Amino acid sequence: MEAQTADVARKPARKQQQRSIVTQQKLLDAAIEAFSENGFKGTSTRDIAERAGVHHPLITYHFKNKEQLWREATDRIFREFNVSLVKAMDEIPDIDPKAKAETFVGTYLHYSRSQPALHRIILQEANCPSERLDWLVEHHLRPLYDEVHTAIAGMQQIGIVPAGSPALLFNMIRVCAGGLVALKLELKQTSDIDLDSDEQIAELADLIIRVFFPGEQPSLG
Amino acid sequence: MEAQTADVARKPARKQQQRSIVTQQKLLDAAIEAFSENGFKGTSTRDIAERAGVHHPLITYHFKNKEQLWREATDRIFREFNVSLVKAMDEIPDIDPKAKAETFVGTYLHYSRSQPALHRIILQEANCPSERLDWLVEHHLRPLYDEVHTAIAGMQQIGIVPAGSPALLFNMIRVCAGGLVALKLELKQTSDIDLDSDEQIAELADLIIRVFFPGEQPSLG
DNA sequence: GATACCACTGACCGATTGGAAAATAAAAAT
DNA sequence: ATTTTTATTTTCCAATCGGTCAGTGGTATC
Repeated sequence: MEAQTADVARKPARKQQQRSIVTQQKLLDAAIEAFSENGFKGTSTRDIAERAGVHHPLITYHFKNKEQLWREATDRIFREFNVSLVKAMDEIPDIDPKAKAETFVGTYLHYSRSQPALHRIILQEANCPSERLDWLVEHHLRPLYDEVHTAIAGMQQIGIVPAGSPALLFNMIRVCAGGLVALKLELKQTSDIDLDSDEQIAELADLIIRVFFPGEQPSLG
Repeated sequence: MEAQTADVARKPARKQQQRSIVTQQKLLDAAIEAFSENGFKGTSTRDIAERAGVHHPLITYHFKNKEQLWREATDRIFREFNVSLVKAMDEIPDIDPKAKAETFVGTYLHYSRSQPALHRIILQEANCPSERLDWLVEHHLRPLYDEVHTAIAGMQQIGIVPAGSPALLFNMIRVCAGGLVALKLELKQTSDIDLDSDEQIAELADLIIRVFFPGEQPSLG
């Protein structure tokens, strides 16, 4: 039993101070950056604290330990992405699946560009089994997959998407968007592609649509 | 000036012992595994030595330092891949570009499956600028890009590959193959895809061809 | 078999790691 | 203004880090 006194005698719980919120935000931002660059093992809590401009024991004060900081930082990215995805998708009528697809790809690309950690964190954790990967799959990846997966299958039936495993197709689309953005430093050096520019992101979005959704939208009438 | 005595008086240089070669191989294999799982910073030389079943000072004995071990391990993967790629491509006549494409994708996929580090190492280093990334680009990534890039442009002209930036298309194909294999642990959990199985690798190969090379081969007569 | 070199072992170094603990400062509640 | 709680700072710890080095054992050459 925890020492949490039940309903009765609940402490008034003094409200969290503003500076504490700021510190937490700075630490979360720094953690996202550091973890996506060097992975969980490769990132030191002192490095995170330094990027945040904060003393390192504040990490254990605000987040208990490195693992928990990772979880909350990762959670923030995926929740934020989900919010912008839902907001964008809600504006497109269900009756127009191709526009839905375009919006999904566009949102994924634009969010990835502003926050490449979205894909990088996954890649960092997918290299070997871990509790972090399990957590990531259960809380964020599987829900997204389950939703988009059926949408793709539906688009195959009306001929917008080529035949084949919808699971494979979804993940191919995903890596063409997020995976390419995650590689943007390399692409700049090998292929003269600058995925920080609006034009080239738009070009990539267009290409993904043309390659993976080549079918014409059936008449809506 | 180094102490290397010029032409004259070159020491007979006793030949390398067999056990030393074995040790180096074990260290290289272990290094590839460890670096691709945890990145350069996240991997300790003691971890590598332990995976290799060897005492850790042998790393500096055989490879000078961690950085050099990374270079030689990475070099081995890419050289090995290049050998199997060239061998496979040489058997296909230049006159049949679609078969060339299929062979390229197939070889990339099969090698990636046996050695997922091929793509994982790139992903580990593409997250922030480093001398290792520069080295990787210059010695292995750019040469491959330069070669395949023009082949894709050629296939676009005869209508096999959809229009669009050949640079983007090449990299999309690359991540659909290597990037998906690098994510195979995640795909098993989210999408019930097992990229260790022959069938699903073949399915992915087929899908990549159908999506990125949808055009028919023009008559050869 | 003696010798010289190669491959390996064990012990050690200063620096960095994740985390705990005590002391201090700042802010809110009374 | 005093008390109480929250937030931060300073200091410290055992464990691990990359790398060095002197010494030991194994192997090929003479």
